Amino acid sequence: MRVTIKDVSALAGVSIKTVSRVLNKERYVRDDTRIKVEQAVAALNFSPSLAARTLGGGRSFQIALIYDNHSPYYIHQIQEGVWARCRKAGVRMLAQPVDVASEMLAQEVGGLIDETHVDGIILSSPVTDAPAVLAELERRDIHFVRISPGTNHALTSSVFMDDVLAADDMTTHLINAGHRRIGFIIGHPNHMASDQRHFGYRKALDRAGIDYEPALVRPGEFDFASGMAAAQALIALPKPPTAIFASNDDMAAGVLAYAHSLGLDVPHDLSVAGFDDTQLASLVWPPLTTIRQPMRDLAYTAASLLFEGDRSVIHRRLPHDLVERGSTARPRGT
Amino acid sequence: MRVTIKDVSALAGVSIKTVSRVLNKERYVRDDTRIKVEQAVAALNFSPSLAARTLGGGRSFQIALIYDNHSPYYIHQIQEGVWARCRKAGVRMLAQPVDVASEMLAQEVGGLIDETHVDGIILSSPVTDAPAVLAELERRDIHFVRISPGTNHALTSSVFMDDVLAADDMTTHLINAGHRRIGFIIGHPNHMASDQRHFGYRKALDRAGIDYEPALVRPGEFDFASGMAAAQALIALPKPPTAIFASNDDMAAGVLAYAHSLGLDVPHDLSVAGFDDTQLASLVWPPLTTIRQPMRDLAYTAASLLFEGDRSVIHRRLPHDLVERGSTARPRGT
DNA sequence: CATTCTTATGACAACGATGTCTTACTTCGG
DNA sequence: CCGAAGTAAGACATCGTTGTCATAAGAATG
Repeated sequence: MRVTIKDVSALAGVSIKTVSRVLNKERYVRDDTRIKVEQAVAALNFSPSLAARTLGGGRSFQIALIYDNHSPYYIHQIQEGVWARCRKAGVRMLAQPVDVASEMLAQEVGGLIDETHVDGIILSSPVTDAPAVLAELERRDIHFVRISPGTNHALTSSVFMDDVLAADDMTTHLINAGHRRIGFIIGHPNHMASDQRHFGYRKALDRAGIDYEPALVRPGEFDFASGMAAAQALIALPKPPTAIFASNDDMAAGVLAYAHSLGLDVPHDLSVAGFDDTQLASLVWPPLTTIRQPMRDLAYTAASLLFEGDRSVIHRRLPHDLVERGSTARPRGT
Repeated sequence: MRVTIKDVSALAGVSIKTVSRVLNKERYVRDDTRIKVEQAVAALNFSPSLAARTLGGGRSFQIALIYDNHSPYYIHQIQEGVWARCRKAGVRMLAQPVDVASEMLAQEVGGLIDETHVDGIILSSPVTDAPAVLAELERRDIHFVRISPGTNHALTSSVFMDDVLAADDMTTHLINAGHRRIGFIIGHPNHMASDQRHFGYRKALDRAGIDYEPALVRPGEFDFASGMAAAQALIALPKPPTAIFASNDDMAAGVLAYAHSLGLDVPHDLSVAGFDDTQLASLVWPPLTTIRQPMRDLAYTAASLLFEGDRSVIHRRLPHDLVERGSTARPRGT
């Protein structure tokens, strides 16, 4: 009982091939013919079968978004950005969670491509840096774009922000506010961004002529608990920092929680800065001063590159913002 | 240069139909033939084209998850649950965000079905209660399951938790801790759950013989800002409550923030309870006492109903938990 | 005015699987 | 030992589109 292109062609009084031409906006269709067909399509409420288009033609009108990221907010933003662009292009988005640690990863991605014939792929960090996946995609010569990759920028298109500069900006912001002892919590070692943010912190200190003090830098894992633990270690120092810059918001929330538990007044006793501007940044007290990472825009842009792309390699850097909220201030006694 | 069923059949020395039989685990294939085919499939790393299977056979091996929910965490959990079950069944999941307020909603869903031939659909709240969508799905006689619907439970399968009972449990928990003046913040009027939680609150008061006091009940919209505003109004009361039960975690975080801004000690000056047990509940200080809503399980179960279902109407209620954390305690002076 | 080019359209094969039908070989009951 | 039933496998049509090629009418060229 499905409405097919045949029904449309019968109603419009033309061949199915002509209907196909109208559907695909091909040349060589007279205006009055086109209108007849369009009316028939509307009258029957016809939607062409993707399966048939895929099989017959060369395109599937689908792309895949592949990710393995445990931050729901991050994924949500990325999905939304890609979806918005797909919708505009009349293309379906296949959201595909994977496990970067899996042995079968490349095979899974290969299977996905074979099964679905997707026209292109968007890789979100950290899948962007899985060598097996990159190799598989290149072997198949499929068009793909990476969002915030950590490695070899040269080979394929990508969109990203400048993590080094952003961390530098935040650190400089704290220095300008009068802080001299600034604690830093490094991110998860699996993420390339962790290194870059760490480096940005260091660069800013260096420029301001402040010595890099290893005791003020603690490892973390991008989660609440590790932020809390790092805060505990930093505050227990003989000369504790007046500000702590956590390299993501979850860890900053951990710092905040630990400070609260000691009865410290944030931001006056201790300034706290985060990174990412996730939802969370506005849902804690005081709201976090943080770096707004343009995740939705990155995703939207990535999809654009996929659609517009003449398959040339393009790298697009998107700007970040420093969002000043209530968690940072001048240190006491200045 | 795609590997097709033909290549497999050639390598295995059988007809394509026999390969198809093996792929679909049909009867009437000798064991040695089956093994030959399986080896050929493995050797060629063959994945059958979904498009061709869809077109030829009756099934598409795809289901759609349709949602419009602005809580990233909620969606994330739902997606993960559905995806886990799909993976087990060898079926792809199409995650489809929509706008419940759109005029075109039913048409969009219809188009999705026509285009993709999905075998079934999972509706997540609040799309579960869009009459136009339900009508469209019933017209097409497509199998679907609803997650946490608010309305007419009778017609189609659904999975849900008992919001009334959960809110009752939390309220009772506060009463048992010694609270007599308990503020309540209602959820977004669009969500059926809001009403139910409100009713549960009321039921618990009633059972305990505590008068329902309208001044202690404030409207909210399930977001941080409305929670903060409601807290302000409640605390400004001549006789403020000793506990506030917000009907979701975001609003509870708003209450917490407002309490902090006044320098109140939570939980000793004020107990705060949330609902949902989102990530946030563990990322604020003090961590929230809240109701754990089994979102992932609900989603997993919904997908199970879709796959196992003989299309009979099944309603499955999943249990909730009351998670006690640091944000609630006995009121001062008791 | 004949010839070529462009435009507009249709007939038909092709895509890669599954469904249906047919055929041949086994097994089994009497 | 025969006929019926069950098992195993292949031939071929089919799903709903798009790609290729053929064809015809009108426009442009010399």
